[in-house]
Amino acid sequence: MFEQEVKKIIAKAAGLKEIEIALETPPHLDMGDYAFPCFVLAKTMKKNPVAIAEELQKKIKPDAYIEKVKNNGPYLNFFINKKAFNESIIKKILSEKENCGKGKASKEKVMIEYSQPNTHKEFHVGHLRTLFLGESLSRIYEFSGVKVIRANYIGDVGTHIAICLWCYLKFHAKDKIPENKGKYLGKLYVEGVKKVEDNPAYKKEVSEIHQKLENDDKQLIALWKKTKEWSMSEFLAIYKEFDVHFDKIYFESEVEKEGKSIAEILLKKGIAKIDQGAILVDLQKYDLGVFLIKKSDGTSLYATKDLALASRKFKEFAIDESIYVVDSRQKMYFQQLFKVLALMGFTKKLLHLPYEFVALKEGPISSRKGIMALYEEVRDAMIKKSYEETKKRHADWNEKKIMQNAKQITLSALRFSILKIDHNKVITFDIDEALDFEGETGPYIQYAHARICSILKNYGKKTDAKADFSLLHEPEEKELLLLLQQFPFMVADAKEHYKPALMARYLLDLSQKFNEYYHKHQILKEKESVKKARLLLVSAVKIVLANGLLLLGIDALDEM
RNA sequence: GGGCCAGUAGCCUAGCCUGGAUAGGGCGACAGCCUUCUAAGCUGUAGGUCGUGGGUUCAAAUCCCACCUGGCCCGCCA
Repeated sequence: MFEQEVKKIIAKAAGLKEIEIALETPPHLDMGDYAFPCFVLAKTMKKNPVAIAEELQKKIKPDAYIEKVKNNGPYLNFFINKKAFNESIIKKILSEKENCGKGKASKEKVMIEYSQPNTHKEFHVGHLRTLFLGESLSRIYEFSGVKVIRANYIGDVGTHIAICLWCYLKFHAKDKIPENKGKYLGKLYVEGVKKVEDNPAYKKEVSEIHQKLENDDKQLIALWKKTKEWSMSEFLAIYKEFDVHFDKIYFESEVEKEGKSIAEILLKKGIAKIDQGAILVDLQKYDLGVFLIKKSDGTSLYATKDLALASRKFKEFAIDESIYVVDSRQKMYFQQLFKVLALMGFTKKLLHLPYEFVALKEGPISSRKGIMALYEEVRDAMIKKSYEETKKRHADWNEKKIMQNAKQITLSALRFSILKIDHNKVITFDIDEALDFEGETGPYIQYAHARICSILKNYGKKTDAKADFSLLHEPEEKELLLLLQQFPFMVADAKEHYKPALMARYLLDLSQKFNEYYHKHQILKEKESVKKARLLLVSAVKIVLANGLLLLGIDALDEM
């Protein structure tokens, strides 16, 4: 709003219709609020930028929006009217509250598919990235006014299941089943893979199990159903823990038969061909290699099923777009999949949102190599640490309250540590870092929020929205106000670039500025007029912090 | 061999799309700050060939080209 006014004023003074470039923010606050670099006018006006700045400065007079204009070398720096600026920002946030930054509801409907774990495998920290990213994107989309269908696509069939069940039947049929059944299945899978690697003759046995499963062998299906539930109950518990609620859970097993028939249709239509007994689509003329859609032993692949799932999604939910939040290692796979769908005549909007994987210091996560970080183990270690930290700080809290706080801290620390990193960077997960709740962490932001709550609580009275906002003239207050004003733009940016990391970074900035302010300036000890203005400012900060955290899937805490 | 992604202080990271004033943070290190609204906090110090070399530009971490390094992907895994 203020930027537009400033641009109009410059255009008028320079005799132009409009200023096309965005204004900049000067490197220092005392240099002004908006900067216009005069280089851009140097060519058309045929003068050096320093002279242009000088000339424009003389032409521009202060008005309701502009307090002062100053030329600084080739820059023209604007000081906006503090009172009007402060008041407009704070009042807007205080009146909009949890709706602050929210976009207008549109008719657009998008399905976001994320998490997609495989049953019969262990759930490790690497699986958290798609979960957090997908959920946060869903929240950002919804907040922006888009209707979101949260979908999960569980890998409940495939070679890995065959290996796991084969290993169980052949070597562990008489095992006493341990309490953590999900983990037990993961171990069976890893053991099975090793056995097959060491003895290739077992491969045939696994393939037989796989075929029997796909041909509805009664006994095997019963075992499969039972063990699948073991994994599913583990997954559902984790989703609940992270407050993730899927609108639709697809299982690969649901689309397998349909996928196989699509493979046959593609074969008949001549889009696909048989090569070495397998069905594939040759995409070499599109520089996409060949795409295998059915194995030579007749069993299905990921691709077989995805071909069927794509159209099912659009039919069932009348969505406008389908976004797949999947590991970047499958980039090529999705290019191939989308191309084949296009060749089939599928014209809907599909997007693969790739993210880089999570590795450990020792290398990429691989249970076979013993490079593992199971989610539940990491979580429990973090809870233990945050429990101790909480207890240290709050001798008067009861067990329940301490534990509740410890869990909140843990989940926010874990979530934030992954979301703050740009999704196309490989994350090296370090348990020591995960156990650190200081610095650029989720708890840091929650702490800023809790401090504001504490101030408001100590003040005791309700704050009305009336105050003299020109009293907010400290540099730290100005920085906070500038950040607050940016919030709606950050939401839009995060959506446009599919980057919750932008929101995470913004919240760190805002928290940091608040903490600096908190240390430098007292609020409750100030005289009434200043106190009022400051209370309203920090109330606005509190609202924005809470809204931003919610978009990341993190709860704002009132105390900690 | 082809393709994608990344390279910014000891370590991690922002900025790159949309070029602009002194490259922001965090961890770790060192020195400080709790009779003052929660020290999961704050202040200060040290630490930088923005991978390398060209090009474009008045101006390049940012745009273009080449190269180097690392990761990942390229038909019976998912």
